[in-house]
Amino acid sequence: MLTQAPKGTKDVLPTEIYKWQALEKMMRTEAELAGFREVRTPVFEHTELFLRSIGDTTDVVQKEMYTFKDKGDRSITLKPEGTAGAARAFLEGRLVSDALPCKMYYINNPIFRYENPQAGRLREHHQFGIECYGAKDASADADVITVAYRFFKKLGVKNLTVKINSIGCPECRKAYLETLRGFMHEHEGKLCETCHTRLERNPMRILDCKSPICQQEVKDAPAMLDMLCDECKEHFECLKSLLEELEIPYVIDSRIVRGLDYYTRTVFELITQTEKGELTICGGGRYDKLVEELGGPATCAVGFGMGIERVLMLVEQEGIEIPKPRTLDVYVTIQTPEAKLPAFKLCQQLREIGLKADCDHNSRSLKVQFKFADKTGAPITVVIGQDELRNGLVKSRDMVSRDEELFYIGEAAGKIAEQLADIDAEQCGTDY
RNA sequence: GUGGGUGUAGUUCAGUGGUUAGAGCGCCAGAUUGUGGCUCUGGAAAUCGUGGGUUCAACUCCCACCACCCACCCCA
Repeated sequence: MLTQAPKGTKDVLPTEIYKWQALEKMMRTEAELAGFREVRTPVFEHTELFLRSIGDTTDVVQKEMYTFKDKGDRSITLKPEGTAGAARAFLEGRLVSDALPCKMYYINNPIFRYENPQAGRLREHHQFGIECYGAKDASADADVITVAYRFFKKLGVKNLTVKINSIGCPECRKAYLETLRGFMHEHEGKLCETCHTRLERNPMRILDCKSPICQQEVKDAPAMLDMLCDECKEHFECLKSLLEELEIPYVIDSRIVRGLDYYTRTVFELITQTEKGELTICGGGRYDKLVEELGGPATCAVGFGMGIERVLMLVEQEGIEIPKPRTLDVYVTIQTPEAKLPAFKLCQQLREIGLKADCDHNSRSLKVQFKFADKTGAPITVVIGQDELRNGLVKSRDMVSRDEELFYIGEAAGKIAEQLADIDAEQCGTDY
């Protein structure tokens, strides 16, 4: 128990962290190239925020939230998604009165859902997401999609598809829901139990029921896309033509409705094919009514969220190589106790000029120190022994070529830096 | 929340009722008294997931719980 992380959580150990850091760097780059700036919001929020924004009939709210009373008797919930907190911060920080659109991204944002863990589905996971407030044109939707698309392209993901759909605005959806309920009532007898409960509350969810019987029944159901009002239709057409112009491959999938209530008009998912079938790696859409719902002025918005663990899973599956940075540039070994201080000082000097350096801290045999140096991957190992000390020198060994050079201890740091630069230049040379 | 599978050294796995539970890799040490990767030799390391039960005897059979994997649900 003491040595076991709670169910559905995972440590990222130092041996793995470079993958996260590399992905985060790419995500930041893409977001910032499109003018998004980072926002950081608390891990927990007032429960009402999520009831209001996500919708109290959704599965997320009904059974997946980490909700508890704090010592001040406030109902608190750990973020089950990233948008609500960002929207709250947008309002509370008065960004709504600044020049719009306001473009923000969040990264390494912990998200909590109480559900049964599985590959690519944890109780705590981390999201990268972007949010664009106050931009109504379909180009904003396309803009958001391109950030995700470019990220995956650069990462080297193949078989990338964008699925898009429009679920209309509250006005045209109202008429659609009536028509859909009428249709479902005709087929009520054959629908599964879950779908019966969905019928009144949220009939659109029946459309993506996984039961084959329901799928059969629903085949000829009226589609939202056929009943969009003129404005929504125009918006969707505009998004499609923009994606075509940008040569982003998309398919229309009227079954994407997404699980959260706040979506309006555009909903989309980025999908990739894996051995085990389709994997959703990014999901998002437009939520023009969210800010209003939270008590702010009518402000349209569009964004996406992507799970970093899931991206990482994809990286493994596709065999995408993420270069592993070396832990140390230089390791300094110590042969006698008198060498300890000069070695330690040399490390400090090396760090001063920007080299990753460390020295022995266990006074073990030189052989063991070399073994350790080898494991750190340091291209240079420095030896300070009796002979060197006597002459005020240090010996610097290229771990690949095994060439050794002697430097005066006073100028060793600079010389070692030059030696390292030569080694790196040589390795680059052989690569091409 | 529902159903299926799994749980033995740090790790990957052998071991299905009978002495002191094994191996590869990893770790530590030596061969190599100032030098890593290869080789050889030795060593440490397991309350056999946890708790209960059946039995003369349980890692092995039964039950419960916990965790992991898979599927459903839902999603990222």
